[in-house]
Amino acid sequence: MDKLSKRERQDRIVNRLNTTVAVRISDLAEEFDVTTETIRRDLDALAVRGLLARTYGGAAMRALTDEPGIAARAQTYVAERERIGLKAATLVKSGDVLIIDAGSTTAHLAKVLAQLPLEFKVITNSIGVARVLGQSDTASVLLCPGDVRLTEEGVFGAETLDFLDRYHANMAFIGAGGFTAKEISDADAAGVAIKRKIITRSERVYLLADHTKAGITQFATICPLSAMDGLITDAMADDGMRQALAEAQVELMIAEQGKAGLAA
Amino acid sequence: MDKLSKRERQDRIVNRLNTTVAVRISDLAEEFDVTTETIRRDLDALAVRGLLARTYGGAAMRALTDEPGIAARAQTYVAERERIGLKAATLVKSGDVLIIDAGSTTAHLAKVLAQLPLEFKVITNSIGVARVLGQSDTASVLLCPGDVRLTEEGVFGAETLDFLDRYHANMAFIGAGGFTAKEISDADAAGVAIKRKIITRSERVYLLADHTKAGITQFATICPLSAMDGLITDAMADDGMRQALAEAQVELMIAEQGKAGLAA
DNA sequence: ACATGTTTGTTGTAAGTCCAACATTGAGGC
DNA sequence: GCCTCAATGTTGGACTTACAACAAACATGT
Repeated sequence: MDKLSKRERQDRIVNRLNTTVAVRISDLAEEFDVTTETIRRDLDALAVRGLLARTYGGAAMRALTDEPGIAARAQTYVAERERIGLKAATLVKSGDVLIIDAGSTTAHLAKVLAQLPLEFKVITNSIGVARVLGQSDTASVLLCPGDVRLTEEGVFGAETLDFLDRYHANMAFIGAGGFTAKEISDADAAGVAIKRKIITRSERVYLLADHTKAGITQFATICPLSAMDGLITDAMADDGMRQALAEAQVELMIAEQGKAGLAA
Repeated sequence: MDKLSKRERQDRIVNRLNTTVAVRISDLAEEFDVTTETIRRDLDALAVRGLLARTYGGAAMRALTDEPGIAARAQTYVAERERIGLKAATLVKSGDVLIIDAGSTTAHLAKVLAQLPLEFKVITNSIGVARVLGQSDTASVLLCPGDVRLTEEGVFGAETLDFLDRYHANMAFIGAGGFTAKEISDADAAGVAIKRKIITRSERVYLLADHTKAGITQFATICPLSAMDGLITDAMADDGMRQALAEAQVELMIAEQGKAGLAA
């Protein structure tokens, strides 16, 4: 058995981390019949390229959220999104039927909900939300069909829209690329179609959006702001927006720092 | 700042691994202001419960596929499954429409397919397969709706069956818990229902099963062996089985070691 | 107060890892 | 052949972790 090339060896290491959570330098060295130093150099090189995460003595697979598209966004304003997720979770009670949109903010909500002992049903087009809430023993999750788009970690398209038409929820949580006193919008047409459908299929709809989304208008309009029943955000300085929300009868919920909605 | 209870500490560690790929014992010890030994004991306890994976010097988040019961099996015969996946992938060509079942063996097939520059459509009820193939630029993936069951990394139930009824494929790949000269079977009733449906919706059906599945009968019957067009496995010693396959006109494909179907 | 069991800390030894500096090997290019 | 560069191996010392056995602290029920 000839020794593998550097390229081949590194490919196999990355490949292995698709199935294994973590690898150890000493094991790899033995398996490939090279020195631990060589493996160490491989791991360091791969880590720089972001293909894996170094650990003491080995390496671990990269994070699930490390998908190309989402990576950058997911890393920014994480704390804000977590607070928003916590706040939103306080609205949910046992017996509810929820629709949860695909998006990085809604993913945080799912994480919180998965740890609560509430019995509720969730309909979602987000693969991430489905995975996270699937871990809950008390919640049941119904995943929509559709064309898989990994950049958004969800399914989209005609099948998804058709499917949603056949269900009804009493509460929905959606995300958006931007919102103004007038309307909510997003940059992704396929995603907007889903959001619009979700709104029609739910009694109440809540918008989850951090403060950076305020005042932003993107090219695809989702709906007028008044179509929302509530806005959950992390900060709201603009008095004009406050008034617009009040006039549109949209409840404003601010997830303030240190004031988590649920006891830790 | 009071010291946290064992319970709280362990909760936080698990929680952290939802956002971080790996943690280090020394860091945790410092952060929680306890000894490394305490953290080590925490990690070992959590690892036994399957909530994380130990690494040298710390822990990593558990794999998506690492469900309690499956963990042991999933680690063994990985090489065999990879070979089977490679072999199966040689059957696929551009323009094909595939249905791929949920299962650990089919997941390997998906991994191989994702790296080929073929243009094909895939319909699947496996969240894992959808994620993996979603990374391909050339393949398009249609995910089935259904109730999410994370133990199998897929969706199941009436919605899934209904959905499959509306599609037609020219090739399908399914897994099974066991197969004999007579029939194919599995331990999971919901999964069997899906497999049966897949068989009716595809022109050709291939069974992917490693050699440990041979001669095993589980409680839920999927179909007679003759319903398959091909069996892809890694070893086949039994002459009786060979003959049965020939009589049933099931093509036997053996993925032998070192004879990968595709160049590495 | 007492006994009991759990949790955590302490300690010492063995083993593993990290890092840097330097030696060796191997594949092209001239 | 010779040179050069990249890849790998080697080595030694500093640091880190693993493991096991035992001690101390803490909670809990009687």
